[in-house]
Amino acid sequence: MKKSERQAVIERLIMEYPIATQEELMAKLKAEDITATQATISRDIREMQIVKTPDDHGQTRYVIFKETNKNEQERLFESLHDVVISIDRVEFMNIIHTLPSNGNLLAAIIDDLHLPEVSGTLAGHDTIFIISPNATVAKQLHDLFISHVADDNDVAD
Amino acid sequence: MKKSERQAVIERLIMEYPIATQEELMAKLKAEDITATQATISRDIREMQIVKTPDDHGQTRYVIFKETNKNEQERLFESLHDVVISIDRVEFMNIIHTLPSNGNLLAAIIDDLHLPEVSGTLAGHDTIFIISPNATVAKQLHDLFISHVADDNDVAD
DNA sequence: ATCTTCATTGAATAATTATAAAAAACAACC
DNA sequence: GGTTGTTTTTTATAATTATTCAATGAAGAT
Repeated sequence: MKKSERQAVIERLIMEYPIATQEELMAKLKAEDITATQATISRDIREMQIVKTPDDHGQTRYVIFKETNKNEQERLFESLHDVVISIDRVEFMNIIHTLPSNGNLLAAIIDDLHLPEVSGTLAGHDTIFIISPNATVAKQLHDLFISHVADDNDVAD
Repeated sequence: MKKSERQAVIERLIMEYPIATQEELMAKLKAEDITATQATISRDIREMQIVKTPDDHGQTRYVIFKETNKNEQERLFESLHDVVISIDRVEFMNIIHTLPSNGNLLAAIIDDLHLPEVSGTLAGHDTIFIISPNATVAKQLHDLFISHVADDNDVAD
């Protein structure tokens, strides 16, 4: 039995059943003919970034932890870096081109920040309009955003 | 000392320091003149949905857990329920009105699902246009969405 | 004021999880 | 074959966390 196999089964099991303890997980593994001690499972759980969390009704269960522990600004800058193709300013507006299907996602992140430089956004599949209070502020925003776009994206300044 | 006060301090502390055990947290609380036993802290942690997770370098620490453990469809239905004010259909389009600042968020969720009924979305602060391939499909989508909107929201059918 | 109920807490302890140290498994080499 | 180094696992135990039960306190009702 390979470690990776076992971990794949663990992932499936914790998604399928509300498993509350390592002993319980051990039993479920046994039912699939995988033998492992609690100690091994403890290490798997740590490696796989699985955490125990109370679900809706007081019960705790293991779930796979995803990184939602970044702050909003980090998320913005990461997204700018990852999905923005170009940013152009026209007067008091910025027009952002994104990779397909990332327009609304990025706009939601921008909205979330409630920046004073942003009066409103309008987003589609791969384009976002950002309206600023005036052209000066729009330029500031443009400069800020541009500085976080990946160099190898096709950026028009 | 109110429970809510203590929990607010706990939240601040776990964000500020990499706290690995409840004893450690107890000590930090003590330093802020808040006395509580490990039992109490255990209960706080459960209530606040704080989890222990390994961070970048093997160390574990407590962090606040956010629900990323819902599937996309659950997220959609929850959002429809929580933020939608009205949904109207005009020919092959649906127009959704949301609570302020939720337009792009909800649109991002809808985009994520890549529904065949959705050719594209266009979202702003509190409004979303959803374009469907034809009026029939748009009506199906409308019916589906409507059924998940909270009854006490001001729904126009 | 006294009683009742419900929430909160601490002390003690049970339950659970993590880890140290040794053993086993495995691979790559001679 | 044997030897060496590395990874994974177990056993035994330490460390950590959750819970039971009793005590305390707060808010409302009579």
